[in-house]
Amino acid sequence: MRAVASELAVTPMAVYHYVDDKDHLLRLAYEDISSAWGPLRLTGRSWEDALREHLISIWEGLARYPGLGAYLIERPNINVTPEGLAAGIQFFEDAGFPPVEARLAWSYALTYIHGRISVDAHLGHRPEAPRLEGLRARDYVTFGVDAVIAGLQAIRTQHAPERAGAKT
Amino acid sequence: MRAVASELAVTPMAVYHYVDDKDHLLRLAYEDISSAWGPLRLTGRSWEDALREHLISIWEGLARYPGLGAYLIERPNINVTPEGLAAGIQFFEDAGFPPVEARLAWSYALTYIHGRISVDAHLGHRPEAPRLEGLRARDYVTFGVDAVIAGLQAIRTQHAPERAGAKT
DNA sequence: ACCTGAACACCGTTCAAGT
DNA sequence: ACCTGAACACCGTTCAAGT
Repeated sequence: MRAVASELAVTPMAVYHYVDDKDHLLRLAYEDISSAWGPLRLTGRSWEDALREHLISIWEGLARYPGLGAYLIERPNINVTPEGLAAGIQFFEDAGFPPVEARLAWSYALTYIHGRISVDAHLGHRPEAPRLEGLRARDYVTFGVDAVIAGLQAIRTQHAPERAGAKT
Repeated sequence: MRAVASELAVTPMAVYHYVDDKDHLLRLAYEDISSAWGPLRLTGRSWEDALREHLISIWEGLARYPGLGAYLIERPNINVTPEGLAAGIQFFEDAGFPPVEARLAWSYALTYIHGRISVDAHLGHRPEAPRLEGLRARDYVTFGVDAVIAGLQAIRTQHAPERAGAKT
């Protein structure tokens, strides 16, 4: 709050005229960037492609606000609105997951990407800044999102005996 | 610090006689519980079983110190010692991953489990406390760890053409 | 060695007041 | 409507001092 105020060359209390408290301010910041990606939806593309794009969008959006990702993981309620949660579960049900697995799958995907964002935020890395062995932050996310998708594919296959509708 | 002191019915400054600062105290707490799980090693068992046990151990250990997991994700340097990092990479190389993928795989597994711990910490959940639809915190981790492993299996298979040594 | 007391620099935030 | 000033309750921490 005080940092924001001094950035605006204003008294700390001036900020409170526009915003209820720190939480409110961060919620606004999140709402601003989260409008960049829509709700997760299965439109035409494979669920794998839709999920990949969605997760990468979240990561790219939050990577632009260093520290916000770290803050969000402390407030799981901000980014997981009831509608967002329902949309994610619906997405995985549409993709062929049973209801319980759909919820677990959505939680899994979000948990991973938020963990990644939080780690990146605290390591202070820009997406393309090189790290150990020349690996960039983006390489870690790309690998991670691929692994998330591959893992969910495997789990989905266990529950959906065959792509075509097998009776049992 | 002040909370610790009052818990011990002592002045805040008394704590500083035993500990350099807050960071030091938390590092000690982490060292205490991390001794419960050894370094990740491939001894006899399949890498899948070894990894599963390791990740679950981390989760169970940190779940007993609510808030510590949330704090650790802010300090990626505490829990990822050079030795721990090297051991993890070695583990995945032993499991048949190429060097770069081994590093990415290890980072991936740790990122997921820390994300999970952090979310659990902030939701204030005990491992067996029931959540939405009767799912317990443990169900989320079990699903997640299975998904992590399944994802890594798929990636490993891409790089290791067949279990038996194919020349190409 | 072990602990206290006063104080400092930093937060987020309330309350009353100014224009 | 927009902003300031003084103040409060809370941190982690330093410094000097007590036994």
